[in-house]
Amino acid sequence: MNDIVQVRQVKKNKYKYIYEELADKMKDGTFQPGELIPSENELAQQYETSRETIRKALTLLSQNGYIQKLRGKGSVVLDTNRASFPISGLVSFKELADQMKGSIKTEVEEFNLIKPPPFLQHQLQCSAKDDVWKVIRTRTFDEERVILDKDFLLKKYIPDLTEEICGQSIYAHIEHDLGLTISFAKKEIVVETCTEEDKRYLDLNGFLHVVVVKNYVYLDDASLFQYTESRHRLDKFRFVDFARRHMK
Amino acid sequence: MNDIVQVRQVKKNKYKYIYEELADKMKDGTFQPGELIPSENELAQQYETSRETIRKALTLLSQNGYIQKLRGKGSVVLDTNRASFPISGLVSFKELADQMKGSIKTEVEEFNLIKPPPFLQHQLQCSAKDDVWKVIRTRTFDEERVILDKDFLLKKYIPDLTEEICGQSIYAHIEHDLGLTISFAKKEIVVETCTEEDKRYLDLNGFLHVVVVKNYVYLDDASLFQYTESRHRLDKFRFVDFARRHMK
DNA sequence: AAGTGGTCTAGACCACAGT
DNA sequence: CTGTGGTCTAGACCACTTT
Repeated sequence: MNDIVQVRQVKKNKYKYIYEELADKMKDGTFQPGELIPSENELAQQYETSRETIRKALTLLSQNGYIQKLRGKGSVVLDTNRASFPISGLVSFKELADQMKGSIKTEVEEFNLIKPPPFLQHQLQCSAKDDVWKVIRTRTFDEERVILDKDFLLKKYIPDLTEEICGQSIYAHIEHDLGLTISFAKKEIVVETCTEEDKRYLDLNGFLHVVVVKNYVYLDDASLFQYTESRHRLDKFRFVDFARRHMK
Repeated sequence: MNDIVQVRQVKKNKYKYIYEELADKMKDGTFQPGELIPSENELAQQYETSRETIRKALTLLSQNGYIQKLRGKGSVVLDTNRASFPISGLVSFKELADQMKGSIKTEVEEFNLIKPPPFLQHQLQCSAKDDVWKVIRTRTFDEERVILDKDFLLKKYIPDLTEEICGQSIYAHIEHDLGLTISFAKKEIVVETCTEEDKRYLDLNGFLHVVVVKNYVYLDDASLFQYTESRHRLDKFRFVDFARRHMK
């Protein structure tokens, strides 16, 4: 059964398959930083496909920081010190934690179904009558609670949520169990003075401020379904990004 | 003469021209958030071009947060509160400042040609013999110096730099005067304890930490030519981003 | 001159929405 | 069923780099 899915994956989305195969070769060192990968024409022959399809794969690699295309020369593998640049775009805490070595624990501190107060109606663009899941979790690194995650999810999109799911990964539930697709997010990073809640739930070590990452998350039909605040102790915050200059 | 350039621009890079025309229509309200823009086939007819070319333009719009494509339905205009989401990707201070209302002043505090100490050789991946421009500037909002920018640029790429250029925009000089193209950057955001330098140059108002944005900037031949640290007073820092979930 | 990536075309078939 | 976006093809011409 799985084989059929595999075959389907290969037949459909040829360019994604090629993208992943080439990305793997950069990650495992088959292609070294500074080297040129085979030309588009060569790749088109190797994969028995058209050049435009190869170009779609290479464009993706370029957008994700794997290669730089050099006109007249070829495509050079970038030195993406992948260890320190795991992130680009959306990343949930669980995905992030999977790539870190220190042991990380997640604790669900609060789990309720609420009616949104005005500020939340604004954040989630919903009405006072919508039901909203409110989830508060702490993230513990090295025995210290350094991140406070406050999630607000619209029940109309996520009907069934349990405390147990929140202890694992909410995103996995949404994408695997519900079959929804998270498509894009608007992110804002600011620094705020600690609240009483921060002091109650975090081991602040005397810090008076937290870095707050506010995330507005959208499904692939462009509906806003989640607002998240991730509150980090100053000294444990780090954000990395690969950014290509698009058009001006 | 300008007309010829214009015509060339239209003839070449048709998809960029279409991208910009459509983006303008969303910015000026011709297309309203929630509306569907004309279908790909319609646009192909309107612009007398092929559908693939239209799709390149729409893909760009999608990547930059202007639209969401809905299979079977069309492309819907996103509510990108553009005022608060001017940024995605690389932005120099000048570009940012242009979009802000408060009066902003730039002061060049230091301007030297130096031999890079070891830590800088590492950051810029250069040797002890390379010449490096060191530029320190403060940014003043509302009579307070709240940002300290430390720029290090390799002289081999930027041979001529003056204090006056630094007072304006270094990027403008690079792209317009030198004809180089800035292509991508790796960005890291962390919080650090204030240094003596921070205290000397900034009006810290008692804050003990600064938000530090470290930027590694590359030209379009993939050469690293600049390392920048932008040090922000906590309460004046803000970073916004639009992020699309690429493939997993 | 030959090879590279960048752009563009005119078609084709598919999966999916709404009718 | 029609119209939508998603994928793919086989070719073409261009600008650029290298030999």
